[in-house]
Amino acid sequence: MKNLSKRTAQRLVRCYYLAREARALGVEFITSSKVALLLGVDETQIRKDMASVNLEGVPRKGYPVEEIINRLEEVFGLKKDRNAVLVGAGNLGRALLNYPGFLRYGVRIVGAFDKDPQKYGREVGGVWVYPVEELKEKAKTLEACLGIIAVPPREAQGVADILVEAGVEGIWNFSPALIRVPAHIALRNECLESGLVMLLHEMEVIKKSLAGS
Amino acid sequence: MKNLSKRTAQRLVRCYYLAREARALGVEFITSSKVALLLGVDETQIRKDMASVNLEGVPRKGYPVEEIINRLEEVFGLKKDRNAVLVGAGNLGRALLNYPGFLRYGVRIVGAFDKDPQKYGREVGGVWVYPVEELKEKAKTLEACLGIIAVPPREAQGVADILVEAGVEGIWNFSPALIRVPAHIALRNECLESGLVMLLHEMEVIKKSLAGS
DNA sequence: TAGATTGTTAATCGATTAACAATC
DNA sequence: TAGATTGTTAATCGATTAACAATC
Repeated sequence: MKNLSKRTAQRLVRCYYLAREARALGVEFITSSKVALLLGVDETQIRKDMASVNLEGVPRKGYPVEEIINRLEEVFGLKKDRNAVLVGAGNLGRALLNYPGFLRYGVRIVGAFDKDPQKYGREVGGVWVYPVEELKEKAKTLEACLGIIAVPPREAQGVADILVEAGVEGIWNFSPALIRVPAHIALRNECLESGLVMLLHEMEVIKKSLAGS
Repeated sequence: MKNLSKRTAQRLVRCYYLAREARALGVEFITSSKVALLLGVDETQIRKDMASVNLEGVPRKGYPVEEIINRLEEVFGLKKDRNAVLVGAGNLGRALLNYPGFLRYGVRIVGAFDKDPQKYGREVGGVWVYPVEELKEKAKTLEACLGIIAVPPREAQGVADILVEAGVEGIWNFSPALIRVPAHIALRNECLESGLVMLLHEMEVIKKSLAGS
């Protein structure tokens, strides 16, 4: 299997979601045209995406839901259990600690960290909050392979550096800071602010096009 | 100005962030090569992006930070004040209500909604939580042009429909559900789960490439 | 002036879409 | 069999990169 492009991976993540929904409803096959409609893309695209992970469909029926789920769990590495640590127990950090949805993907937050004495030394969402000074050491002993950053932007790079030293394989960055990590570390920037700006921009574009027509 | 592609808009959002950082440090010009390095793209790309919003640089100096900020605030529509309503006062919803970062972009959450009597009828993060039955009416009287969805996936489409009826211009969907809206409504899916899956996938890819080499 | 950086045209690359044969 | 859907090759489209002239 060749490496998936980012766009293909993103569509397949959505296919995975749709397949799980279909399974919950007892549906056994799903057609590329239906998926394409829901994703707002061409149906040929979906067939190519399926082929790119060696998923085969059945003419006149579609793609088997159960196989989609299994194959994509394998491709995306969802069958493994992984430990994560979260740095920054502010509002966003606490929300993430209370969010049960990540367990479904095998990700368990096993420790949280904050520099504020008011925040560490207690439990949030069933997870103990440690002082941030202990991050490097604890991340190792907790066998964390994933680090979640929910600190203010100024502190994000420093936290990322420590996480890398502690040996995580991936970093999920919720701060707006553009952090840099070595090439062998997976990085995803989930900055909410930039999502908001993209949305506001689209609103402007639509407003202009409506005014123009 | 032609409409920006999604990719270009995304890079420009980051340019905006960098420009604000530069201004905070008292820096007056920023070069395309520096921006390109931080964003991990080719520097020609950045010059094209700048040109696409009519920003002009100065040879041997770079692009003027103040002008970048001003122009991009105009392009992205950040100079307007907008009201938003949030539906779903669970963990994620409450975190968003407590998040001060959106005000910087002129977005103020003026009301929240939940179907759970335990959650409505009180204030969270300075915002009153109403019963969800009042969503359509209240969204109108509060003059909300933006709706934020933080409800479980099954309820997301219904909430989106009500928001559209109430006249919002944009929807920011934090549920994993793939919702559908009319073409004149801006929609952004900020699904955290799919972000996590993309990251796990990248971790798998890197692990394989390291094992292979 | 020399040199660094912008700005733009042309070339390349990759992703999407169109067309149509293969299959159940 | 007829018809719906998959699967794949070729064509198109758009985004990225290379090359180099223009500018301060």
